[in-house]
Amino acid sequence: MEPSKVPEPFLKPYNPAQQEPKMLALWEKSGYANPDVCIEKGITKADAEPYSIVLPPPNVTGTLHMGHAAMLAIEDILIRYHRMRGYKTLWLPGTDSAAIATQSKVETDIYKAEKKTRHDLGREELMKRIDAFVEESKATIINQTKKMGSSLDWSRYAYTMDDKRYAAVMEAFVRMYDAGLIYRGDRIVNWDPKLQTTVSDDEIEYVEQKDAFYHFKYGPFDIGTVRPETKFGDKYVVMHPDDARYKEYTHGQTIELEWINGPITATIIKDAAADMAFGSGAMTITPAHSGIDFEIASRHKLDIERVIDDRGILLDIAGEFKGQHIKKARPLIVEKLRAKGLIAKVDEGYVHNVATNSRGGGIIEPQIKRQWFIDVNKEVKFPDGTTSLKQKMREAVSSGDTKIMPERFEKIYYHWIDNLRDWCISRQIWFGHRIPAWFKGDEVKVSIESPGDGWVQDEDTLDTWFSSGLWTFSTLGWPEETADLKTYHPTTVLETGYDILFFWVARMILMSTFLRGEVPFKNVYLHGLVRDGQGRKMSKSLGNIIDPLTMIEKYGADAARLSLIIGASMGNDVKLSEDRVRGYKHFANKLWNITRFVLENTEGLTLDDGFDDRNEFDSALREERRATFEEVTKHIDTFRLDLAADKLYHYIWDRFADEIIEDSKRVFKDGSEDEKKRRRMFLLYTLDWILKGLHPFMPFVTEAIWQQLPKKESDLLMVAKWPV
RNA sequence: GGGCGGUUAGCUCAGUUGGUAGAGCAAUCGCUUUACACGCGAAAGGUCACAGGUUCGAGUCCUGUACCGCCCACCA
Repeated sequence: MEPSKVPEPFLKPYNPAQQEPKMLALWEKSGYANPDVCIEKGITKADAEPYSIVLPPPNVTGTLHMGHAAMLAIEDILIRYHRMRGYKTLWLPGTDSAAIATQSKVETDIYKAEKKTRHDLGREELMKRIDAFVEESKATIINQTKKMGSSLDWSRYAYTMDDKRYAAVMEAFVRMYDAGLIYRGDRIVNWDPKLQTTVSDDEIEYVEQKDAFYHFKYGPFDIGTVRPETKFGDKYVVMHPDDARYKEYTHGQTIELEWINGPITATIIKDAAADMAFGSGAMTITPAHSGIDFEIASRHKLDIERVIDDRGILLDIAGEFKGQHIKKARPLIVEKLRAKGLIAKVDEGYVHNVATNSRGGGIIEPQIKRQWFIDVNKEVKFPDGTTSLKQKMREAVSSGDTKIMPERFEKIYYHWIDNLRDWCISRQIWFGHRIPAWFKGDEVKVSIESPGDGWVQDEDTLDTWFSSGLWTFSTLGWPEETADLKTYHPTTVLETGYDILFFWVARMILMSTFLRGEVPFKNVYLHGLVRDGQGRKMSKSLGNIIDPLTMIEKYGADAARLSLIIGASMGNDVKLSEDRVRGYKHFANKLWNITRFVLENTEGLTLDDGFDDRNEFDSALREERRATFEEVTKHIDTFRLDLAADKLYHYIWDRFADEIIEDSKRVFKDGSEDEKKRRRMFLLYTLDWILKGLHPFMPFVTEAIWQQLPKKESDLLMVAKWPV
């Protein structure tokens, strides 16, 4: 007896764990993720329109979480779809060194194991340890990324700290310095006493905190503060010029008064920065440890004296409190002021914001430091005219060259730019791109190579976002004018979470507009954060983390992907529960069984078996199918992947399986021979369409089915033609 | 203090130029129907946050209110 033509695997439920590794191997072997291979094999036309996405590089030291999974799913859908549509499609992978995060992780590990600090080890040894750690953990994230089915071109893989990217960073720094966009200056910066480094404004996270609010008697004035420990050097009292309460005081007038450590001479300063509505309207200033105070002091050329050192220890100016840590000193200082009768009032439980370093650091202490900055307001020569970085960043979006989706984020972007101040790019950590600046006495030179004997390189490294800002073009070979750069830049889409709009998206626009004279990407697609079923952030402490790898093992990568796509509208957070993932596993199995039915009923037939689409019996069915797929196509083209996937899901399950297949059973039983034949062809054709249409969303199960088909247009579904 | 988003079935969410409410999951009832129990069929479930307004007609547009969430901001 002739064996059944239905391939054996279909006799059992779909088993993703068994099929997925095989499909991965097939894809990898084909090399089709590399557009050059597709051109070589005649799959893509050499002059086809390019479509490119550069993968937001995950941190080398991390593991894959649902946020990555969502990102990979969305980008892979866009990539696979465009590849099938014949675009010259490139999805470029990479990993990020994540300077501060990585170094502090390694330092913590070393301290735990050996009770040694980085200073015990020295720069060279620490770097060796970090490199070893990075090498080891890099493989993890890369491996996990592959498991999602991501059709990335690994032949173009880049790492932020590899030689090419390092060279690009150096080149960028020197060019920006030569253009006058990078300068070195003494300014108030955000100092993290715990990590012993500066951090940028964007890395600050304000945490609400309750503290006592003290009203001190400062001569005749009532001045308020939550930080008595900064007040030692306060010798200026500032009030608004229009404040009627202080009419009798004149700018520059001096007053003798009793202060923490004895009598001092205070000077009256009239400045509009003082808020008449707040407290008494009078305030003293601590220019060395407050941004606004520093500005006031600079405006009036006042003395600036440090009170607190880099580790939070009080300096000489604190007199008897010298050498104490600010945290311990505060109550003692309050006690002394109380004893001297200088406390007017104490408001307990005053709620205010405290600046912390969001990268796992400590409470920020503003300090005046000599650092490297990018000037965002300076007018310089761009490839296309003279303007400022700020202006350029604004124009990139307002001109429409870069489109941000969802659109509401454009407003947020503009608002951020309007408030943007010079970007402090130097860090006092060791792991990162070393600043190409050289010192000899008071002389400073900026160059990639050492200027010669006696020149010592700057110890500092660059903010990790400096190198990330170059990512769209450093990965394509810049500063060399490579073929890739010409073909794929500006990239088509930058897809990432809305939480790094400022950190990264804005910085890429900054770098690309200056260094390339073009935007880094034409579209920015922002996805939401993945939260748990109740909308909470996933975190270890809540124990509500859904691990993508566990989901892949239990339900398959296709199900994991779909659960992150359907019901996830652009820019909105996704609430994910395991039930949803399970639901889509069932869908994969449904597809599997649909195939079984179709194959069982179309034995011996193939698509080119003398029937073309127009010969099919029921034109209404064909029209419906065409309309459905056109709609799916339109949704993908407008980045509504959720609607596209939803549309396919319901067409396949509710319409095709539940109605058309059911009706076909009647046809096959009672219909005429002609009717049967036409229905068979319709089923076969529709299966073909479904597999192609669903492939970007569920690449594994569709490819696994494709591989079992008796005759097909291409060896891999991955490079089959999109049906409409 | 500014700005943004959300409020639709028990839960999570769709609803694309305004035309008598939809899906998934859960819950109910019935099905070993020869593709699939990871299934099929049936039934149930909502004053679309609230109050006004525009309109023949509003979940959909306008105004305001409430609550939830997020982002930004140098109020000492």
